[in-house]
Amino acid sequence: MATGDTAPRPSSALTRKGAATRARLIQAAQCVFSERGFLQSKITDITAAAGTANGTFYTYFDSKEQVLMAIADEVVGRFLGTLREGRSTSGDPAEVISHDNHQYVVAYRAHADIMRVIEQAATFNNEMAVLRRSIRERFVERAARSIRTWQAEGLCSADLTPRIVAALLVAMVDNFAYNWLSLGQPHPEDEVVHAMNEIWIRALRIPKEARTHPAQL
Amino acid sequence: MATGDTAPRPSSALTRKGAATRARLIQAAQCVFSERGFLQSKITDITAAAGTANGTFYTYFDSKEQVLMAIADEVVGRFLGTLREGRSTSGDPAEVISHDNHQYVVAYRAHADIMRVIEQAATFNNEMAVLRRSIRERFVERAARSIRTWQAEGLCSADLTPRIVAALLVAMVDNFAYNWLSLGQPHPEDEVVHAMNEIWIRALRIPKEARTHPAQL
Amino acid sequence: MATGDTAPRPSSALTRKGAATRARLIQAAQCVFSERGFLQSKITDITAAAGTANGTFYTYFDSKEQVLMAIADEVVGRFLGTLREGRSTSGDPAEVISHDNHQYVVAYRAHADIMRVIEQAATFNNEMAVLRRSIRERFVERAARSIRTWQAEGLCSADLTPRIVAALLVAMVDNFAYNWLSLGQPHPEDEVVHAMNEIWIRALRIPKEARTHPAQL
Amino acid sequence: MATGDTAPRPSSALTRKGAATRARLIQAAQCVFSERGFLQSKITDITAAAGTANGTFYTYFDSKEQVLMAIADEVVGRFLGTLREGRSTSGDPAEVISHDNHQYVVAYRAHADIMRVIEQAATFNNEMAVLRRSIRERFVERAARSIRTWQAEGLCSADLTPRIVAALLVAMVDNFAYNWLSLGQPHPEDEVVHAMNEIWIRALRIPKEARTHPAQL
DNA sequence: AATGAATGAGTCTTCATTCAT
DNA sequence: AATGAATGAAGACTCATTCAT
Repeated sequence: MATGDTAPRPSSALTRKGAATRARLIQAAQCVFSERGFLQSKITDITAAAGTANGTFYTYFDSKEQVLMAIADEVVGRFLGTLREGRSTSGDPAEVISHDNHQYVVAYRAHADIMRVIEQAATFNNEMAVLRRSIRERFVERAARSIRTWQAEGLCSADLTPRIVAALLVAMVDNFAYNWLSLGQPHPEDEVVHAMNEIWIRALRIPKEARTHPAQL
Repeated sequence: MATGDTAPRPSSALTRKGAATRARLIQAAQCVFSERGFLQSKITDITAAAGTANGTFYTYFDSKEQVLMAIADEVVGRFLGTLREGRSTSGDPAEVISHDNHQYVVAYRAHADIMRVIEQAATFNNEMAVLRRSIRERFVERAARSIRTWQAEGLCSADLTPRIVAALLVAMVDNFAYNWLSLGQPHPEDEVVHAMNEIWIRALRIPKEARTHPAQL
Repeated sequence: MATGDTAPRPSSALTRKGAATRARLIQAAQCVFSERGFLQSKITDITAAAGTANGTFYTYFDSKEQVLMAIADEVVGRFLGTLREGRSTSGDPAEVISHDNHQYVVAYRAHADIMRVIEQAATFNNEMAVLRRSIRERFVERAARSIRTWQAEGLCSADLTPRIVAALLVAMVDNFAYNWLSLGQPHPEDEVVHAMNEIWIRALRIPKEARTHPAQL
Repeated sequence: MATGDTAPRPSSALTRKGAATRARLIQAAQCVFSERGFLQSKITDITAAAGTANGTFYTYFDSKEQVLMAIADEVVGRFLGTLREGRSTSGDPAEVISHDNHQYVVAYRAHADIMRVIEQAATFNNEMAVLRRSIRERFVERAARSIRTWQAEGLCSADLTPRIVAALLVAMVDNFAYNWLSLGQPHPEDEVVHAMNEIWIRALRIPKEARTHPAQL
């Protein structure tokens, strides 16, 4: 799951105390980053928030970038975890879409602050850009796979390239979530999720009636 | 058009020479920003590229942010101009959508580099965030207006809130363009634009046959 | 003459004022280094001594090492200049030796403080080690050349390899000067220089009587 | 022999285990110092090499300087020991000189790496400078004593001050050895040692024939 | 207007040394 | 004795911005 090297600096395993301090620093960094953004955060802000001395930061991380990678890796893991947990078991495409979009919004909301930080860091840090891209790629991949299956089974229109529709629809969901949840643009949740679902369903021409049964598209 | 205060520092009008120097600085800044991003660019990079002395920068701009605002304003103006020029005169929704999406892609591609810079600056500079939001807002507004009209005329489905579908579809187009054209993810243009159009058309349930004539949606 | 790259950071030529500031910084660095050694000197010590702001240092130099290189290059130049100026015109080996040793001591004394600094820096900085070695190498080379000539002309013993005797005798003079003049070990100048000369003369078996005339060695 | 305070920190005697740990640390420090020099060596490099925890270092030493003093004391002891062991019993000055020079080279070669470290530390640490000076002083003293004896016995020229010739000749041997063996400048051993001996012998005008018997100098 | 030197606040980063366990 | 986490003083370096000419 992890993309960056999040291993602690000391090569030996951490003691219980060390692990606790490291965790405190990560926690503090997450707070500080969320509050003022990555760029505006100083190492001393983090150590102050963690209640450690300045230099302690460097016992566990090489740089601000590295601690963000550690956080991001963890967040991505939790994010994906949230999605997996709530995986729809139904084979009904409309239900799958509705379910996934809802889960996506729920998961995003839980990490909206740190996603904003990752988004910022991705604009100037290559490692972070790679991570950011990989998150999205994962969703595109998954959506494309579903679409390919549905097309094969005649459950949806087959006239659009799966990879491309998937990329477009994921861009929509992901970026809308960013503007809405990370940047705080107000939108009514119910309507938004409904519209999202409908756009997916219509784009893929998933038939309304008896969606688990093939229809003439 | 302008969002930030882009007036030159001296309140008096610029001499011809002064205007030329200012233009050279803007030009240079745009190059430098495009190449290494806003954060990585130093004032001296800009003045070196413009062939002026270090301090000359401050004869025309108050800060690095301000020169970016000047550039961004100009770019936004050209961006919107490009779209307006190519405005579809047809009333056929499908044609309008197809036309607008194509124009959008063309316009975005022309400013992809600087859009990446604006995107970066928007993550930490409020003025830039406001500008960035305003660009998108303009498109959402316009799309929502079209949709509202089409709905009123029975040219498209009326079951989704215009503002929300518009926001979602614009998020899709805008963010996909960013990833594709600003960040360089490869995609086949024809297919992408086709899929984009189809998603809009299907999302809005614009009937294929006789699109200028109302149909039962 | 110069070994390191002592060009000022700004690629353009310095203005009169800039050159003055740079000179002041070099002057100050030389004082500070001489007083407390290279390692114990902080950049702020130098700028304080030069009466400039902290950052001004970096307008002219990249690092403490670089300013030392600039100083060292200059010192080496002056050092070699001093020796050249006072070059013995006589062909008499004893006279040449006596003259050169005297000049060497005079030149060394003039730069004893900075030589101590160079000696220190050469123990951990490779560039400086190279410079330090190159100074000595120059003297060894010169001495070896003289010896070779004298041997060919029968003016001195030919049973020792010129390069090796030269290296040994230069090590003696150079290192004794370091201990005496740089580290401050007290020695009576007259006696020391006399003994130095005698050791060279005897080592090379230069005949006392009629030294410009070949003798049976 | 010891110059610095090399007593272990706890005043009580060391346990067997403690002594072993201390020895391991000294051994490790010597390796690390030799490899990267005193300044570039971190305490953690030493403890890592010794296979102990960071803090253990301070159970046995007060500082990085102190462990070097301990090493230097030991090295100086071994150095002098090597020389003493191989002491020439002959009274023949030429033989004594040749023997001593050879022994000196052998002894120096055995400690060339750590001598380089001591040389470095002596440039900024007073204790180390004192130690370094004391080593040389010992040799100068010894050489001066021999010379004085030989002069008194008519075995060598009496026109140069023993202390001064000794200081010069020791500077030659010592510094040449440093450049050759510590800094790695290549030289052919046989020729070098031969030339060294000859310089001493000629400088002191030790007669070739029947050197144990007084001659007219 | 233009120049380019001067400024100095702001941060990062290192690592010898201490300390609680 | 040993451990290894914690400390924090110390100093380097950057670069947007100001200023004297």
